[in-house]
Amino acid sequence: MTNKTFYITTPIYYPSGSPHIGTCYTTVACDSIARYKRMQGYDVMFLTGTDEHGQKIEEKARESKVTPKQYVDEIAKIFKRLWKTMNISYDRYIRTTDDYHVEAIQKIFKELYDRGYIYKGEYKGKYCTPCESFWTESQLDENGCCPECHREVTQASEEAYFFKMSPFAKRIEKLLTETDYLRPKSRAREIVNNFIKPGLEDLCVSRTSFSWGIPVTFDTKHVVYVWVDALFNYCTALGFENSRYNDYDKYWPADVHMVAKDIMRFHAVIWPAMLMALDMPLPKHLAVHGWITFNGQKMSKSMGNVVDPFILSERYGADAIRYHILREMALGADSSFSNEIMINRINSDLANGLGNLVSRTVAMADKYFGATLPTYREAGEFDDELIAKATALRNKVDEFIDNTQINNALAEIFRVISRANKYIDETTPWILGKDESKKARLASVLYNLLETIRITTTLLSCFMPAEMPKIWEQIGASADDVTYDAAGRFGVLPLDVTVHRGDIIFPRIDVEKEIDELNAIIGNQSDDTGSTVGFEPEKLREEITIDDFAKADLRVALVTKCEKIKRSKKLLCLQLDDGMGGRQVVSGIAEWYKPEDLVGKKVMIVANLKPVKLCGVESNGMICAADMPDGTCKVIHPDDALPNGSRVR
RNA sequence: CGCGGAGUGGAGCAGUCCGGUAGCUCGUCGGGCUCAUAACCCGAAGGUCGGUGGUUCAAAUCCAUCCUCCGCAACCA
Repeated sequence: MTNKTFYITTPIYYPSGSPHIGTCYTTVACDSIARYKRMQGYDVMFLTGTDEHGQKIEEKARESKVTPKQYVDEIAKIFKRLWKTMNISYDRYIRTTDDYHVEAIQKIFKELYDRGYIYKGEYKGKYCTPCESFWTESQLDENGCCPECHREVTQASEEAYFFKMSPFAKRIEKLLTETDYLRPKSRAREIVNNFIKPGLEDLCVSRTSFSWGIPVTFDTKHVVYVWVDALFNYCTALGFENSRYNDYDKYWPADVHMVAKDIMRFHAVIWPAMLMALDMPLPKHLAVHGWITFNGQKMSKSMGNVVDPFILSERYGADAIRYHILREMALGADSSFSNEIMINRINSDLANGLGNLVSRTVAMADKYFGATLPTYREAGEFDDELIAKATALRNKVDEFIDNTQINNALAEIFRVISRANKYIDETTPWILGKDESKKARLASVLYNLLETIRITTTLLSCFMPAEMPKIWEQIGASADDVTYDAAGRFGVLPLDVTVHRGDIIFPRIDVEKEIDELNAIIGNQSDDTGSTVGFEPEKLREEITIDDFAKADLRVALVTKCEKIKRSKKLLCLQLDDGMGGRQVVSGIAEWYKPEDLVGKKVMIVANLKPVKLCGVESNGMICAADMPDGTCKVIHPDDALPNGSRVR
């Protein structure tokens, strides 16, 4: 007898930095579904991992003066430590540097080539010589310069292999618009408008400009670029084209790929295309979720608002964090995170709702019956509704899980918990307790409560695996009482069940005090990277001669007029008196400067820069400015006494 | 006119596809209860559903137009 299988994946994370609370969401959501499916009896394969190749890793490693392999080893450890902290029950962890993956990718690449879907061509783009990097037009910064070093780029091309996308355009459009592959489906329009309708461009799948990657076997100066390398992890981890594992036939196609919206495209378009090229079955669902935003803004390191999951779980426990992000995030939409929302949610649902229900129920059983319920019973008027709700719960949750709507599943469970709290008020067990003749009724009431707790916590154990067993201990539930099967039935606990008073499960948090402390922690963190005290300047670039420097002609100029360029968020158009008849310069500083801030001020410009058009406006030169540690930017102002046009040396 | 999302009582959201008493959670105020974690239960206040115009017997919902915010624009969940 083989069980039904269920294969669910997170993306493989790109370890160019430490994971944060957003990274957690995808993984926690997958974990919860995986646990739920296991509980239902499915043979589950839950895969996560890290995407460890690429230029960025190569650079990061060089910066830290370690080999790329040493670098990714360290990062992979951090991820694994986080997943342990968060109680992630992954079955397999793939690293794209694993031998079996490398071997398989080489075969896959060759196969795609042999089938004629990969061909050799020219990759045309902008090249930054100092950085030795190619950039696409859209990657360039606001001045049309290298996004890394902000120097000029040149038109260049390199030999590269390309994957043909166009043969699959029609099928992909159908997949997105006519099947339930994409969840939520409302995002299909976005993809079709942006990528399919304009025509799918062939995809560059190899590079020669860096070496930290999987070599192309038949052309070894190329390494496989991210698409083939990373996306196929979902198959190689099962043993596809390698002998390390032998689960491909068993688990493929995947039931759910869960991803955040920023990598939706690759999973909605490129991934199906590559599978189609190999005549492989397509995954059943792609579940796309939004970002966790912090006080309404996207989290980013430069904003200093990155929430550290390690700190949070240390303070509140992994279960509380898991619950909060799972409850808050609706499929497809962003969800806002703030310390206050999180603490309030923990208090109202977990402490006041669930924790308190357990506490008061167990306390009453203990107080009125000396912990062990008698076996006699008496039904009453409020019982039926509670029992009906508790019994029906499991099927409702099943449905939400099958539709990847974890937040709704949790809401449904807590509706029943809330109902149980109300039931206590309706049945007033403390009054029954004073009357010897009402003992049978009291026993029924408490039993019904224990049963409701048993059912809800059984279902919740997939989302909050750490704390639920403690509740089972308190309500006297054995392992057999908290199975999936038992969660669909009422009256599973023995009639003479014995409870055990224990620690409070989710203690109430003092909101104000806690927020102050959290802010202090976050404040300290951003001080580390944000203040000038802890600020670490960029590394020096390679040495140049005085002649190299002399090539750049820096001049002092006065801002005479300044206005925003409409249609652009970042650009200001400045008229300058440069002592040589004046000139117009466009600068990408509108986010930090209002036009009137600059008029009448002296600035330093690179005066012999080749003119470019930005947003259709000609720019003759560049305003000198420096970046702040927080990501903003300040213009360099020379001494006002300097005449316009004087040369900086 | 680059693409997309959002604008609903103090906060966060549902409802919009398939028009017909505006709903949920939190917060606030009042009451109840005392088994429990200052908790739990009940009740109330609070919204011209971003603006304007249109279709209709009827619009948060459909159409048009405008405003504001956010994200993306080939690789940071």
